[in-house]
Amino acid sequence: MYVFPLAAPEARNFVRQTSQDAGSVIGATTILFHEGDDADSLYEVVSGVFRATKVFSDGRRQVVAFAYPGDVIGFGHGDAYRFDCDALTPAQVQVTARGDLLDAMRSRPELGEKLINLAAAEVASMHDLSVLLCRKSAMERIAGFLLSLAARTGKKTNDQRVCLPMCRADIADHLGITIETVSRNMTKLKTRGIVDLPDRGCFVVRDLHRLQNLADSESSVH
Amino acid sequence: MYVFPLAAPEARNFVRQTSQDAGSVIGATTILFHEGDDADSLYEVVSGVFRATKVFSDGRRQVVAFAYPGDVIGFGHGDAYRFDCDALTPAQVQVTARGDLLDAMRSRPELGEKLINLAAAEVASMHDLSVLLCRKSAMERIAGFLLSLAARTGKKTNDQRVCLPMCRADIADHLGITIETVSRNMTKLKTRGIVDLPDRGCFVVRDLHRLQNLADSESSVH
DNA sequence: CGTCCTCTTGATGGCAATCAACGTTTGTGG
DNA sequence: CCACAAACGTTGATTGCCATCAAGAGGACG
Repeated sequence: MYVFPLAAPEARNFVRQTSQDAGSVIGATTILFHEGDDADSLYEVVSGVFRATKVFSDGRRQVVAFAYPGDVIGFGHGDAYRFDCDALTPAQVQVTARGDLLDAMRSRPELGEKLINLAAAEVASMHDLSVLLCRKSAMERIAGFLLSLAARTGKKTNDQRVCLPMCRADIADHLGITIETVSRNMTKLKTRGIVDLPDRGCFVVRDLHRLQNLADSESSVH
Repeated sequence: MYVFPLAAPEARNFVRQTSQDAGSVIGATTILFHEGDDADSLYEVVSGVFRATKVFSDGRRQVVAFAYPGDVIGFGHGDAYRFDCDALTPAQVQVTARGDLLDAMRSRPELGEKLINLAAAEVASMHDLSVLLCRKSAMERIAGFLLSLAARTGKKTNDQRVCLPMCRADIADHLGITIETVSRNMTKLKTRGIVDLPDRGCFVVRDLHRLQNLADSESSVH
């Protein structure tokens, strides 16, 4: 994924320590970089939401990840970025030159250790994601996705409005299902009173417990 | 996956540089470690094939990876191993204490950089795997799996006998399909003259080109 | 020879993709 | 302000792939 999650404070601190300037505001749909561009910078999301997309030769897309404030984008791509990245909302990023990161690592080896642990955690989460994508039903994927969005934006109780800045196609291409299946299952969740869909662009969890049951059923990791 | 592929010579050299002793021969079905055990060692596979398995609370298994000679098992698990690992064949491994690795990294920071790049490559391959598991049909998965086995054992041309040390259930649990589906598609490959199945325990690629087409169709990465 | 295990083959059903149509919102230009 | 188009979202009908259920074939081994 190359996007370190909020749960990784080391990455955040590390990048902050070596950052050169504060971010300036950029508009929605701004493209951070394309696949194939020189991977010369790291970006920490300060505000807004970004989308990392990989396009295949047959035209299909895989939305690799959505990046929220605190996430770091661009680590570990090698010489060239391996996916496209653009902003879904107006946003701010903090940029770090890749060379600065390598220099810092040379002078402070313990940072290297931390980053390796981070990378290991990232591999672990990717592993979980593979299992999820491989084994879960459409409903389980959607329930899990909504829960992860709520958790990432700090809305961990019932009846809180959660922003849903990505369109159905983005969700579908992220979860490996079709937009119709996303729509049908969202409707089903609404009908059952588990979530509310007041507007396009947001949702409200009405029954956190049942949503969690849907996300976990059949494939809970022990 | 936590299993570095053959294509990562740095990992191999790195572990060799810090290894304490050569491996001794162990038998098939020997258990290297269980999920939850203290992750105090790295293992480089010298000979034989290992299987990394994760068991879920509902009894289902995910075969995380198969490890071939040159692969390194146990990197990045944190304090405890996150899956079970056992030998499918008689095997030899080379063991490195985890502490030795950290010490070496402190004294030689450039190793840390290499390991980070390795981890990044691992994340990249996990990403590809996710897409594969998420998007590919059963036939595409099986074709891709057979090709990867052939490539990993250096059999990259037609009519070479490739060892298939894992049973159908292992293949099924690795690819996220059922043993019946594995069997049906293997039979179909044989019927079409694309592979031969002379014995249980091996296969022969008869038409590499068509097998590659099957593996890539519909979702080739550009 | 019988038991166990792996693998294969057949029949059926369910879930999600696909194809298709319609409703809703947003944006644009007359 | 309205007319229209384009994008997004929802809903319905049908199809196809694969899981599931079931049974049989082929070895391995006592």
